Amino acid sequence: MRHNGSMNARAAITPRPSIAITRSERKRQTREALLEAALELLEDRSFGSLSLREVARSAGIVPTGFYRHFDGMEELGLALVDESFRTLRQMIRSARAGRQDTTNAIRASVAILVRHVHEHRLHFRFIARERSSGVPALRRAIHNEIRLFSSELAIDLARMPFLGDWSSEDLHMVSGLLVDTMVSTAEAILDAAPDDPAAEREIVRMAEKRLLLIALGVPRWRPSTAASGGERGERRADGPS
Amino acid sequence: MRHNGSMNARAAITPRPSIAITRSERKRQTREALLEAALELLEDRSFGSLSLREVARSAGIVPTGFYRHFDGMEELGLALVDESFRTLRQMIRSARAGRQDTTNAIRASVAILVRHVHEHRLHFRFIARERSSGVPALRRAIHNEIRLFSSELAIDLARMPFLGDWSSEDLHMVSGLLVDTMVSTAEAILDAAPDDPAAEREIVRMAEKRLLLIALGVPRWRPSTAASGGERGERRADGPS
DNA sequence: CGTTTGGGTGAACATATGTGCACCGAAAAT
DNA sequence: ATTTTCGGTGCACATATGTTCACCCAAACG
Repeated sequence: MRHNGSMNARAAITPRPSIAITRSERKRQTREALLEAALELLEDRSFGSLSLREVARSAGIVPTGFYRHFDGMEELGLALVDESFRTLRQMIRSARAGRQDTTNAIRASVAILVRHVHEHRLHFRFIARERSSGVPALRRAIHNEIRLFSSELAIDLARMPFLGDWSSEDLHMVSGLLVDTMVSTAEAILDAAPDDPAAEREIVRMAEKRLLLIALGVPRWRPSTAASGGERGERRADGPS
Repeated sequence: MRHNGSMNARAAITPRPSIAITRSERKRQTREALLEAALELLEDRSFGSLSLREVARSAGIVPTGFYRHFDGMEELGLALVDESFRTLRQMIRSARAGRQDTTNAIRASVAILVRHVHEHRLHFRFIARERSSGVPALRRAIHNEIRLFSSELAIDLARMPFLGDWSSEDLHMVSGLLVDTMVSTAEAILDAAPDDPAAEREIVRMAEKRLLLIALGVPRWRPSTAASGGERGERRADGPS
């Protein structure tokens, strides 16, 4: 048997018949139960190895009931992507708030990342897992969202005075590097023992250092002229020999 | 049905009864057929959603025959990790050969990465996929191997003259950053249309820029004293304000 | 009130899976 | 030449899956 996890089904709707609730509200609840059931089942499996029956069961409804909410697992998956990135966008908004010197901006950003990873562990785990693995539709959706993040970051960066003369390509390069670093930091946190604050502090320290190293490179960057093209081969060997 | 791919089974052993071959050799061939069948089935699925029967079928043997080679899918997966990293280590060896200035070292490293991704596409895809997703045993095995890479890179870096006074922690920080950047570059290449050389050149350009940016930061890094500890909060805001 | 709507049910289907068992036949060992 | 070894086979079983269909019944609506 491939799926041998615990089989306890949890009621979809908390038995609170005290006040009658609207029908659409009840539907929303069950839908939510399905989404959360799926998220929790993904602790040590990939979405691709998740069965419709399993999700329905653990959400407390019968398999056929599933189709009242989604017309298949893939649609459920896309809904999860949506839900996850909604909370992620919320995080970005917080991160955009702070306006400080580089060092503190780095610290603040990493701190926000860490906090949100803890607050939305399941969502982060889901996107970290499905980002590169499994169902193509999900992978694509997630990559699009991440590229969107990176682009928004690039726009933010463009507003910074000391980056005014950078080509948009170079800006996207930095934002991509920063986003990837954040992603791998988030993955590291998710993989760390959830109750080992020392390991996590270590991850945070490293992440901050990485970002600082990148920031240190920025002032030495020779912005390429916006005319991107085949100007390969003559970038000055600027670094250490 | 969840698995609806093409069901054509491919004979495990090319029918070449001309010369009698040793039994163990024949076993090796079937084992190899199983591994490769699995690798190819992973084009758009994760290892966790791969069934023993499917692999056996597509390797050209009967399900129960599978157990003559592995005692379950997990062992197959670990064998794949081994196989994949054997070729990866070979790549590292090539990369270690070049000794040049920073810019050319970057270009050479990226070029080697790209070449090996193409030459061992299936292996790279496998580890990129299973790196963060799916079966815990595989994830752990892969992470260990990657950490090992990172550590070896750190040792190499330590030998460079201009990094002589860096703490080992900082060296690991850089090597980690470099490895992560390479990993995400490899993932980008795998995701790009396999027959779109323009997109790939773009990825390569970006990767080179990322690495150069990092290299530019290196000379400005203030090496932390080996006494790591709670010296938080007084790193000079060195970058752009 | 009566009627319609729609979330949830249960049985049923064809098909898939992991794994145990007895068996075969040729290579390997004696 | 006889026996042993061992990949590979075929069958069987219990169990899982996706999806259909006809229902049920309380909320929503007229």
